[in-house]
Amino acid sequence: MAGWEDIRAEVLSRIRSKAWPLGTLIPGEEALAQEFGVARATVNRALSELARSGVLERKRKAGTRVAALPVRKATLDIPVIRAEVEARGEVYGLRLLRCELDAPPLPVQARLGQDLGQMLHIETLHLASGRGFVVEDRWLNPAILPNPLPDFAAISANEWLVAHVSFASGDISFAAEAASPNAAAALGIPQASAVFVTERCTWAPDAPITWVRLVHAPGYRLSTVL
Amino acid sequence: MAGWEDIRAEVLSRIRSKAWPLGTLIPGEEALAQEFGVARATVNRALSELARSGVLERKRKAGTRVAALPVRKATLDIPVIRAEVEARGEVYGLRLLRCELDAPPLPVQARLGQDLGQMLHIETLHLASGRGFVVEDRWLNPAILPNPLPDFAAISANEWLVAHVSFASGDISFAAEAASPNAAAALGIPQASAVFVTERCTWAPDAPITWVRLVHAPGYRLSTVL
DNA sequence: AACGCTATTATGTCTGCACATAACCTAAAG
DNA sequence: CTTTAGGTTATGTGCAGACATAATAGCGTT
Repeated sequence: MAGWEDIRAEVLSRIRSKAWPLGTLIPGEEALAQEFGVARATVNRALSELARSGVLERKRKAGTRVAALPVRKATLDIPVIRAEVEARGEVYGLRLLRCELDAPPLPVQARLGQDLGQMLHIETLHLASGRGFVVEDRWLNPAILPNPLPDFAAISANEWLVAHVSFASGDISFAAEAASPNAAAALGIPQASAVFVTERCTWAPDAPITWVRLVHAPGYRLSTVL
Repeated sequence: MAGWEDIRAEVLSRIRSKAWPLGTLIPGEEALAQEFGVARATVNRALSELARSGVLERKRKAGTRVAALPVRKATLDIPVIRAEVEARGEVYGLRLLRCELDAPPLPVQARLGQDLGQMLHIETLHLASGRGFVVEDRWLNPAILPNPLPDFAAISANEWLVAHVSFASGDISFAAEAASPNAAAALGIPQASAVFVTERCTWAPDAPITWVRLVHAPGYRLSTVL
């Protein structure tokens, strides 16, 4: 009758009702298992899940306690841009603005952690129903690319990468900035408009793959449920 | 010998090496368990974990397949502002700019899904080592507040809420905007600077709790690892 | 050919047991 | 008094077996 989701719900409600105040040490798995009449593994599943979402903190031997300063964790989906545009019911388009070998600027070298010499510099304008949606400024490690190059005017570098290059790790960050003249022109917006900027950096196990900066058209929102 | 993390790693490497290309149906849990010499539960744990991170898609009876268009999932930590400031090694400060009952503007009513009549309107300036860090514009459901009111000049509404009000669900969104004259003045920045804006909306199981809008000082970045 | 029911099947979850591991606590050694 | 070595204990993970559930595929009926 009682599944791990029921246990999770019950534990959550005890926390919310302050039966177990913030910072409290809650009973051990064995005790809860007995109380709820389920196996310890079931309690473990429920508590682990709550720990993952930041509501509980668990330590071996120390036991489980209600997180004192709950850091809520939200999950963001990072879709391929084409999927994002199509999810809005718009028609996706793509315009390749630049694709050439060049030496990356210092900040990019720094983020990638090493100087690879020349890298492939790609600038792409992504369109939603013909209107500018995102300007993509990307530096690619040429060592990971096949010869001849994929046709980045037909498939975005992003999509080509997820399909063909193994991925190990990376980071992503978001910020608000004033649109550069370059980006503003591509998107057809006034210079220095406030734009939402995504920067992403990914590494294969051994070498950097790519650094990319996405400048979103005004009005873009990144949202998720808590 | 082989734990679920090993299984996960092995599966991941098969996907990355294209032994199991995107979209492929991979062998069932039973088969994999036999191949790796572990229990089915262990394989299940590994595959479930990969499904959670968006690498695999699983359906009962249909089996498990490699996600065709991998939607990477990143988890964001949403800390309390004081913790965020202190994590930067700065001194947290708080200035209450406004705290009064008022009728919320229509957009706020709309986001909360109902008209509660008068709500408590709080404006707070959060400081990091004396400099403006975030301007908080918050509307609170007065029904959830005690009488007398907490001292929001001493503890931020945010922190008071996580400590005293049960939380059920909510959503959060991020955008770039031009700073309003009001916010710009509070933060001491030029009008219409590009600022990073967080909007959050939370509900208790039965009633709305609060709507809040955080305007971050320029230079703010939200980042996480993938 | 179209429809609906049933059998099959892969995943989801639970149980009960066991051992592994981390971390706190205490007590002995320096 | 400080440090180190065990012992203790709660969580983490593993195993084997079972039943539950969802979704497909195939069958038979209309």
